[in-house]
Amino acid sequence: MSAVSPSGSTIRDVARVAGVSLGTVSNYLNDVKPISPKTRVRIEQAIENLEFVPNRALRTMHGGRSPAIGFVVSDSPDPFFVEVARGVEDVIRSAGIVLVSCNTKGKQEYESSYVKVLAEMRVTGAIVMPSFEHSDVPFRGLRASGAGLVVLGEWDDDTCAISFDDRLGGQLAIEHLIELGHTDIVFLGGPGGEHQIEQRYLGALTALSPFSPDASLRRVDAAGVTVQDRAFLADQVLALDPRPTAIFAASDTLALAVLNELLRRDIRVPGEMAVVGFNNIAAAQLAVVPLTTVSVPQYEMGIRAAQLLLDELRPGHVHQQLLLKPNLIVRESTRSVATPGLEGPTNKASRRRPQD
Amino acid sequence: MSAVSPSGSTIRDVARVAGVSLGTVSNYLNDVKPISPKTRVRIEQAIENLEFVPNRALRTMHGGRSPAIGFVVSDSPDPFFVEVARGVEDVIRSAGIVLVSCNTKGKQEYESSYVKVLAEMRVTGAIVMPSFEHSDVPFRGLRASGAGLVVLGEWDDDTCAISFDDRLGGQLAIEHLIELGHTDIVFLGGPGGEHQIEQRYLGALTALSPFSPDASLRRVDAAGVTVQDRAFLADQVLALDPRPTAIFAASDTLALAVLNELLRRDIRVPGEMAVVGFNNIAAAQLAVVPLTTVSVPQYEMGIRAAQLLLDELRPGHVHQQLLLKPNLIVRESTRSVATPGLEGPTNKASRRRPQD
DNA sequence: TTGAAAGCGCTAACAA
DNA sequence: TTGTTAGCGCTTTCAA
Repeated sequence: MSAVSPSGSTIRDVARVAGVSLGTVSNYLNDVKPISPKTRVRIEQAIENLEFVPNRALRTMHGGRSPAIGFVVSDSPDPFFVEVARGVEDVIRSAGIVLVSCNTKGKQEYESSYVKVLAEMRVTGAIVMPSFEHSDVPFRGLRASGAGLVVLGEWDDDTCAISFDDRLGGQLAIEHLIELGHTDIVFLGGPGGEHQIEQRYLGALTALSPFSPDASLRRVDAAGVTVQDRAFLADQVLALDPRPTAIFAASDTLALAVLNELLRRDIRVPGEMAVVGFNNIAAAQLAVVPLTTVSVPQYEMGIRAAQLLLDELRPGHVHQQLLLKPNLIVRESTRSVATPGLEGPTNKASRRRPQD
Repeated sequence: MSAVSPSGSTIRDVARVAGVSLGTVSNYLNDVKPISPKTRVRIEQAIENLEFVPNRALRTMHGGRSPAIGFVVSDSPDPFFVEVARGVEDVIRSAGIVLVSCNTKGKQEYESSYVKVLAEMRVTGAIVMPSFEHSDVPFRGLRASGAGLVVLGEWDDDTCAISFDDRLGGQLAIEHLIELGHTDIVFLGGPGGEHQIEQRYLGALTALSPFSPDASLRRVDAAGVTVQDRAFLADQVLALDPRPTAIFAASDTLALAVLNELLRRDIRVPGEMAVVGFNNIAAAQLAVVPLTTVSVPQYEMGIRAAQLLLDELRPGHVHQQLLLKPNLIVRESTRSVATPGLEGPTNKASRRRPQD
């Protein structure tokens, strides 16, 4: 078979076939004025026969916007943005708006070029998670094009922004570990989402400072999450002297990788090593030893971001900055519990202690 | 702060400020005719000063397309589409094209409305994974709008289609289990991606038929992948009489959920129960007992689909149907191996046997 | 309720 | 190399 057919018919064709005027068809399409039933039927038949598809893109000419919003984020080891995107989509779907997802892969040049294309497409707006501590220059074009903008992360006051308190998240994780008596803790960082990781690290340090120098936080950074990476990571952690009794990982993916590696080496979790993750991905609670983690309300971030963006288009809109709070979810990887609801009274993998 | 600013300046403004004609600015923007250095500079300054952003959406008027392609898929328990999308994006990025991702959530109405919006946006093309065995009616609009179309899945000959041999995948999995001596096997199906799951099931049956009635394939369907779901699932599997010695799950997420639950119950994998998954997601090899699975070349599917789509736009294009083949990846969840590269000589979780 | 006509921002053909 | 001009498909007055 051959290539796609040429562009098809226009509103003018429809008008001609239906025997009405151009403006009437336009009115019909936009449902903006009453149409007599007879005319309506004739127009609909004409549209049917001609396989006419209105060109929405042209609305942008008369001040309208493309029925799309951009979503510009970077990959990270956790499928963070998937959940956020789901939230965004759930809000905008009812408005007939569609999601343009742009993965910057952490490259600034990708980010700028995506933002540029979005502006030129005249999208309704964009939700951007900047990978860098850069100026707002890349967003100027978006603004100038008339698009709305919501930044995911901290930003200045004349922009809508939704951020998450990564720092507090780090604090909660460490406070939990300290409460359990851990003082030798190792922080697992990298790769991806550098800014967030640093915030989590800073939060961890903050939580530890009242106890220093009695408590210590050492740090190891992962190169990736392959089998080799995690084996190397475990080697590094276990080689630390004195050996830490707890791990705080900057992402669940990382935490689970290490957790599984520890179990493979017959190291008891949490008995010999407690593990805390970050993000509360679905796999966290499904792990062999369910993972204690700091939950990030990803879906809610998506919902809020989309709502803010739609609000930007309304007259009288006032920019808002939201700061969402973390939530510690305690599971077996830090504190063994008897779980009456689950079958299997014994569990060698996690060596349960009596419930406290 | 207040709402977004109005739409900004036009090519006409640029021409006026730069002191050149409208057509010259257009030529500059499209890089279609030589421009004298002096004029170029003046245009660029005008663009800068006015913060002019060309309206790409209007290209669709002169037969052009929106610099976007649609990606219409449904959620499934495995983040299948994330990898496919990555492949697509990697191909189209260099062409300055952007990905519009539409999650149908398995609802036919969402699918049709997304396809409609895409057609009206005059996207360059769309990659669609139909959730249903429906006619091609929903795609008519896309075609009529002049967009390219690549279907992910089996489709008729006058469309580009990329499909994956799910059935063969099911066969490979079962053949592997039979080779290892398993005859009592249970198939784990649902939820999400119903069509693929059935194909995998059929493949499994096919592989088993030479051995029937000596071998049996029973089936259990999961309602979801929560902790409760998987516990219930494990209960069902373990209650089967005679108890199966192997599980073939229709997705890795499902397989890992059950695998972890079995380990929690101190059931040895693969000793007491072998487990095979499907898709080869990243977590499969990172499990406590690395998961044997059927790999689906998701990233490659994305690459191919995007290439086919771009090819559709070229004159003389001929529709193609590709069938990608599965690949069995054997790991410890079916066959214990000593892994010299890994530390930790013993491993209670998987009870290694000597390498065969 | 419908039609006629002007014009949106831009491209493309042609003339200069 | 640049300017002029006629549209592209559609929306939006304004009149009828």
